[in-house]
Amino acid sequence: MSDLTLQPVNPDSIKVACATCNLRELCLPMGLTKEELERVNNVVTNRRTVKRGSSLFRVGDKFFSLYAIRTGIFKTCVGSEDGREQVTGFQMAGEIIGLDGIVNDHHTCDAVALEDAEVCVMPLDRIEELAREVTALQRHVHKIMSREIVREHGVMLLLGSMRAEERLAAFLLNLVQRLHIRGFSPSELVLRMSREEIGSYLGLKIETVSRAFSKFAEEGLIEVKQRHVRILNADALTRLVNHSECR
Amino acid sequence: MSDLTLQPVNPDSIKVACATCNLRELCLPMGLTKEELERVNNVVTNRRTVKRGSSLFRVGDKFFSLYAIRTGIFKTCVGSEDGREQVTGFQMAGEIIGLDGIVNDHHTCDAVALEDAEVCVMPLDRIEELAREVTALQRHVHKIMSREIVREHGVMLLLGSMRAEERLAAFLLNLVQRLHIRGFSPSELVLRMSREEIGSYLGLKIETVSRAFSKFAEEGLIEVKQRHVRILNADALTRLVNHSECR
DNA sequence: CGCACGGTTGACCTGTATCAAGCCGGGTGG
DNA sequence: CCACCCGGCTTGATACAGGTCAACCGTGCG
Repeated sequence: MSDLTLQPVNPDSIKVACATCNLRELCLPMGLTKEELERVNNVVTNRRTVKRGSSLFRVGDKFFSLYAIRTGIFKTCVGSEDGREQVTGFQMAGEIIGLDGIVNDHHTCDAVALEDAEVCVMPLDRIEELAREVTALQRHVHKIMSREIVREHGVMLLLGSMRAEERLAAFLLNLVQRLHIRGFSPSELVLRMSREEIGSYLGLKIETVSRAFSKFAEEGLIEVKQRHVRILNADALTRLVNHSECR
Repeated sequence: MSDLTLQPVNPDSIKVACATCNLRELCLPMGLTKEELERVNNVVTNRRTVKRGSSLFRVGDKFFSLYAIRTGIFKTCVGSEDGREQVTGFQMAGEIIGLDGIVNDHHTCDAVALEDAEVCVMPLDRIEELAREVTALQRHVHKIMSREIVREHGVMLLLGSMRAEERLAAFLLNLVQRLHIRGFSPSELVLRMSREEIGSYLGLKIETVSRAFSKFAEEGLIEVKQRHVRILNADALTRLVNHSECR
């Protein structure tokens, strides 16, 4: 079954085992039977590594698979005719990318690794095949897509109604929270993306991002040393986001 | 409060027939066999009417169903702790809403009818049941969700990188194009939403929206009479969007 | 060492928000 | 039927957040 592996490498190193993957609670539905888990393993045909700075897929690429991130962080970005570019998200271990490609059989955004990364390749055909038989997987796929839609609603709220500092605060809190879930510090993080990429994501220019960082540092909310950030006063940041003022 | 009443009207008038619905090419996958089409009919349990100004569902409502819009236009909007509100989209005939509810079994946005509307109620359980057997439907559901993700990417690009007039131009062109597909004029439209709602969607204040309308009218790109808009120079609007200038 | 690149900071400019006044069309009540 | 009002919209004057331009800094690398 999983001998359809496309990679000509040592099979053992490739041999996938979702069942024993420590990310499975992020990737997989819960409450699968042993037998189901066994079958779900076969959704992943192979793994693929992506070097820092190179793309997992690009706008226009033919779509085949979804990808579960094992290690590394990606950015996804769309562009318009003119050179404008918008980072639409930063994805990390356990998250699924490639959903954009399903509608038109071609990808509509670029996925670029911000550090050396490894992904599990899951051809949509296989996912669908299995989803027809394992209803928990079927629902899970729907949830993953729904989650992405809801996430994007949040970004729209951010872009449409928050001011620069609120955006950065929301961004930092979101990042650190997601990292925390993955076992990293709840208050410390290393940004894998440049200020420019942060700016693109937040709809701000690089100088504005930089100033917001400096302001937070000045006010003792965070400590910044290049891309290393320590959150000193998460409450204040949270207040900044929700409470913003009383409009 | 969304009432779950199964409209107590003549059953025949309710009896759904996707097979003969003139929106089926928007809602349904193509190339279904007669038998499959017959079964797909059963995805819709009933129809529901929604009066102008009232909600199909609200944030926090328990999630059961997706809805295919038969007539009318909806807006969906999310809010944050503080009163901020963001319109995340305007949906019209043939489009599917409710996808946001899947991930947490509760809706995360409000869907409000901007004019008297009618929707087909499609419980997710039924959809999934049938999708397990009709693979074209399965793929179709995935495409619908993927399309929504891609659409939102476009909105993020708009909110993150366009200036006021570009946003409005993009908005108008998008609306008129979608209406055109549905058999309306390719150059004339009646806005069902207020300037305020447009502003919320585009991340602009009402005054800015109004000024942009006036400017376009002054320049002869459009003709505006209250909510009635006629597009006089679509090319110029398109240029405004893509070409914006040579940054 | 020196260069390059990403980031910071300052000075200034501009697009959009804000505040305020007024307009228009539609509905209501005298 | 008109006077009035009301909500949605427009328009003008002004304020300000964030963009732009430019100089500079610091770190890492050839």
